[in-house]
Amino acid sequence: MSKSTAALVRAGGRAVDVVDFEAAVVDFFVDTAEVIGLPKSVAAIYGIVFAAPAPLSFAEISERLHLSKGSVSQGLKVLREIGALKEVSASVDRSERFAPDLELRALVTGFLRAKVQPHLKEGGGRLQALRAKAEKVDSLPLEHCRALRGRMDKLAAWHRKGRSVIPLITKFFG
Amino acid sequence: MSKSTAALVRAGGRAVDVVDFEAAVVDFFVDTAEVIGLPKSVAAIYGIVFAAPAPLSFAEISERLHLSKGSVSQGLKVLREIGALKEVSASVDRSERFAPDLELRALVTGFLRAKVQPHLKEGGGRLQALRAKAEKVDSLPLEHCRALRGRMDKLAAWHRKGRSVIPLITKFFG
DNA sequence: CCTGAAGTTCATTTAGGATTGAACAAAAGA
DNA sequence: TCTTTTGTTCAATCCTAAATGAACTTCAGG
Repeated sequence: MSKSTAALVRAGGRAVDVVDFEAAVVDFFVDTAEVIGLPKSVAAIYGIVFAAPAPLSFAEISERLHLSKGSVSQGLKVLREIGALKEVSASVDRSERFAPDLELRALVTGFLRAKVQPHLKEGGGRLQALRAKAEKVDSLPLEHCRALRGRMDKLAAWHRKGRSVIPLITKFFG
Repeated sequence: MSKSTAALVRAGGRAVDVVDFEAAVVDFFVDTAEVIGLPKSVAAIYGIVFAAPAPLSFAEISERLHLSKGSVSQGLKVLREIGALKEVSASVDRSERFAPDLELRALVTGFLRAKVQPHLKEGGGRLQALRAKAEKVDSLPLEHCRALRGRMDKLAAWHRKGRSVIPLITKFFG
């Protein structure tokens, strides 16, 4: 299956220069994903698909990354939720194939929608509860009680501001 | 040390309503910090300081959170780097006291500067290396080689875009 | 110059999220 | 219907980043 070249090849018939490149791309995405708090395996899957000029099958992803079926299955699920991968149905066999979505806008909005929005939304309710607790505090000097209420106001303002920045970012990457 | 109230108190003489409020605030910050990838203890420290109407000492933070001196020391270091806390020198004794910075702008820019910028900066170099590897790949059909180079261009464009959004965000929160 | 309080450092331990793998489901085809 | 291939689920395991705590540094007061 290997080309008529002197280069050493790995299982699957890929040349070392290609494997080397893939590894570097995967590393890059893994390190980047760490910043935004995505699991290594998820980043690695996106990386290996990004580094492939043609769509990859489930089995190819698992082999190239030495990752269990379980990890690949869960990782693909996350990436589909974010919208980072497109499924392309291979006419070759009956397994699905995966290609990276290359639109930064889609990646950013998908990530925000799946991983940030829920927290912001839930945070609204928690903030209400927090404010209620603050109102109940009466065993402190009046001045201090007022200070606490003031902090709750701050928190609410931060939350509003946080919510309003999302569409701005989306627009910027559009 | 406790007030003339029927409320149960905890070590340190704080009333249950206050302790309850503090716990809720700390929880809120801990959960929020998870999203942006800050350690629990760091978020908890900011939370307990935020929930206190007056600046807290190192010892008070450690006691109220049941956190070791080591954790408090490291946590305060991170929060100082980000600029999330101001040190106010207490005239009372010789220990420093800590108050929260309540400017959202300062928190956001501090976080970006300390935790995001370094990655973006370092990423620039890695991208160069990645591109070099892509150039070396020649054991694939020409069409595929070209596809890989195209992806590296995409990556570089993403990186530029990512860099340029930082000042925008800073400005928005200003 | 001691002494002790306040805080830092860093090797070790630990908690909890990431990964595994075996059991299970779905669906094609023989 | 039975088998095979493809992928999912989830309890158990593993691993790493967070937390600990003992040794160390610093500095104020006596």
